[in-house]
Amino acid sequence: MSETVRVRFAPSPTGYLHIGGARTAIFNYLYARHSGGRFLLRIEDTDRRRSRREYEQDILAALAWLGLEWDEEPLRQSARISRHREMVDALLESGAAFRCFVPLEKAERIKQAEMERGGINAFRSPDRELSAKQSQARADAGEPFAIRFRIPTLDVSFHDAVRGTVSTPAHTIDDFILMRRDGSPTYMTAVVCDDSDMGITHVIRGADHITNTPKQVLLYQALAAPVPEFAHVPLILGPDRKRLSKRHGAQALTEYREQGYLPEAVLSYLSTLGWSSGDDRELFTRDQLLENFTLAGINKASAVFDEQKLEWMNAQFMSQQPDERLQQMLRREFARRIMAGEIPHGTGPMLAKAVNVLKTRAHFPIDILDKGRYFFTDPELIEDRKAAKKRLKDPATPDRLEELANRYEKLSGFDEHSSEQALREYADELEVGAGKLIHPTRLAVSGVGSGPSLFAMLGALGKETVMRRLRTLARFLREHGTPPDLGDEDTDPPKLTA
RNA sequence: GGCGCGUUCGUUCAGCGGUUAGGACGCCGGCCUCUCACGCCGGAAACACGGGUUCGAGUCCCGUACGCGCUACCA
Repeated sequence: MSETVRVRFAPSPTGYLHIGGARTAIFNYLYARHSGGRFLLRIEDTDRRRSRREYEQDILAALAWLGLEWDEEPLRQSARISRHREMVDALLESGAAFRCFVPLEKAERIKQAEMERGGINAFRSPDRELSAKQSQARADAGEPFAIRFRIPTLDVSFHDAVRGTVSTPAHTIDDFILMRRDGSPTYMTAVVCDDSDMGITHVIRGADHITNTPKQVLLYQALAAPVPEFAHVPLILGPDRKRLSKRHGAQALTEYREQGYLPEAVLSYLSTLGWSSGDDRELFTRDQLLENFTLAGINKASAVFDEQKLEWMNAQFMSQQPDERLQQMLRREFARRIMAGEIPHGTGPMLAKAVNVLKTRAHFPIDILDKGRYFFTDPELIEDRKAAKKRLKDPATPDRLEELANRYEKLSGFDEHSSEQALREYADELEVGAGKLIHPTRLAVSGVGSGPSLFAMLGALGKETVMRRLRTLARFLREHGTPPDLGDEDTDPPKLTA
């Protein structure tokens, strides 16, 4: 009871941080913070051929983006090789491990043969019974060897916080390698040594490690070190029910960030993939997660990643965000578009209005810029042929748009309210439904048939802009007819301002 | 092949011996409405199969099937 929880996330920098790794990191983080413990990082960079600094940066950046703050300086596994060797030497000394002089090819042949005759028994090195003296002599003579663990005859079992007791018959476990022929420690050696030295109390990792665990438990026991608690979290599968791999599309966390996913949404979604608070909630803030997370809430079965649901969740979080936050997120892309000439200079103040009006109908921040181009620049053409055909067919439309512009011009104060009032009054005078004016006005002002409340748009756009666009469309309709002839599907429609 | 783990709507998460098997995403229909979203209301949709145990089983046990993982001198 006295010891505080210490958990670790141990990525190997041989690729970007993916959904699966991120989820494992999240569970570790949540468990640590929930129980007032520490969340540590260990970079497993001992595969020197495949490890890259660039991936390491990506992983750290992704964790930071999710807000998974780690405690203490991350431990680099490659810096601990001499410690790993020490551990293996101690094991050799105690007899828990032995030198195996069997050449690689021969060991493979033995295993192959065993597999062919049914594969009931695991690999047992013929050298496991060599006397210490013989073993030492051959080593001294310069004969190459690997160091293997001597699997005892007792079966192994361990407790898993997710699955309960997991047992494995000892005869199915290989005399696995602790130290390669070239003197480098293997994964099995490194994890146990590091977890033990780091004082890790709970090992929370992917279910693909379940079958490694008995070997590690045996190592802890041989070392007379305390065995940590294990929790193997279900794997995340792709839509094809195969384990999520780097192959299928945008799996890297940083790519989700680029696409405009909010870290809050990703955190919430990933937390509820394979874990549940026990009730029906599924939108969680970080604080709610920290409060509710328990290992007991983790599921056993693997889960399929559903991007559609993530997207929905993103939209949920989007509409809850303060406008300033969204503006902030958009700033860079907004500046880029201005530089690229896609958005006119001086339209910065419109961004706030676009965000405010559009955020509840956007799934991603970028949608606000894409769907809301008309906030910043006059529509150049009517892209929406269907809407044009349906809403601009009345021959009276050009005159009405013109007249509406004139009425707006006379308004002393122009805002959401007064623009609506004036339009409805005019519609009443004409004895037509307000829709007869609303739809053409929407097309005039935005160039598209769908969007936010018209009057919210008018208010945001301001009198001058609205009048200009109304008159532009009126002129265009007089020139191109009602409904306007917009040409073929595959050619661009004519410009509004010729 | 061997060993391990798993199996509730298409997906996800509830259910922890007695429920009309619930919520969410997606899908379909309706309401709201100036359109599109949002929101609200409603609908279709699941306990892999077979044996037990029990008065009673989605819930406990065993088997089968299927899926996934591991089976490296990778991590």
